[in-house]
Amino acid sequence: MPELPEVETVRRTLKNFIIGKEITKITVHYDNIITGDTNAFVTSLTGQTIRDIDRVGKYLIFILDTQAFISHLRMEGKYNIVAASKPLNKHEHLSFLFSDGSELRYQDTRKFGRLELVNKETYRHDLPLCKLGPEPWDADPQAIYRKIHKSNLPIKTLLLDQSLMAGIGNIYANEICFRMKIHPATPGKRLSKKRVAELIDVSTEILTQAITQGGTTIHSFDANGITGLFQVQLQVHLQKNCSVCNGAITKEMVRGRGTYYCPTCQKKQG
DNA sequence: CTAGTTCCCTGGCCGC
DNA sequence: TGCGGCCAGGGAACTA
Repeated sequence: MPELPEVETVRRTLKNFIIGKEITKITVHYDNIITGDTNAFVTSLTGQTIRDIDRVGKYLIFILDTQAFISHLRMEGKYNIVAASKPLNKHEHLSFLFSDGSELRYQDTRKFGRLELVNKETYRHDLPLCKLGPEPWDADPQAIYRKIHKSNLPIKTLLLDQSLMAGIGNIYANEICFRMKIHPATPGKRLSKKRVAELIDVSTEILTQAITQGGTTIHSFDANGITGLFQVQLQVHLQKNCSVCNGAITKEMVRGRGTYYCPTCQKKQG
């Protein structure tokens, strides 16, 4: 699933292909992919030119002449850029036809992703983006500590809370806990101020590094379109053996989410 | 206010 | 081989 680094890679890749293109027609093949009124979405954006693509947390924001819309890829959302003549595949739910004959298509096997028209001037302060916390590099250790130092929720669950910090999903939450040498089920209140500061540093480092690695694919597509997925060196997620002690990695559910950790290296304490 | 639950979807997997 | 059942998973909406 795309998390902040993958979404950032999609943003950069997409910018190379669609900035300056004028939308001449929008076709919605699956109505529920649009939050809000589909007709308003189509009529507001038709005739507009794409000027920029922004990102906040895992959201992409497409900026046009006088309009803007947000796109959340959720689990399997991706973008394809194809010739308009190419037959629609069964998971392409939305098509933006450009005046040059190319087409941007939103594809999503599980139909979990959503697009929504937003106010171009105020979207950062409106729902749903206003609910997002800072990205790790903007996070204030004091503020984060204040929010979690009484919480019984597992640290991994807190990492997934987008209102605390934005951009971290299941994969990177596992990786961050591993790098912190902390058991994912450790209650938030067990972390000292120092450990919270470290948590922010590690989160920043892991996401930044992943973006850098994604940078190598920026000018290309993979076979499945622009997904932002690339070879990230994962240390625990989906791994069989610990890269540090070589012991077996444990997989268990933490608050309903598949969680990988090394029982030897990751202890249940701050 | 915080925490817990349900729902959205479909491909892939399991068991028979 | 085919089919039914189950399940992951981000975030919104809802309930306790």
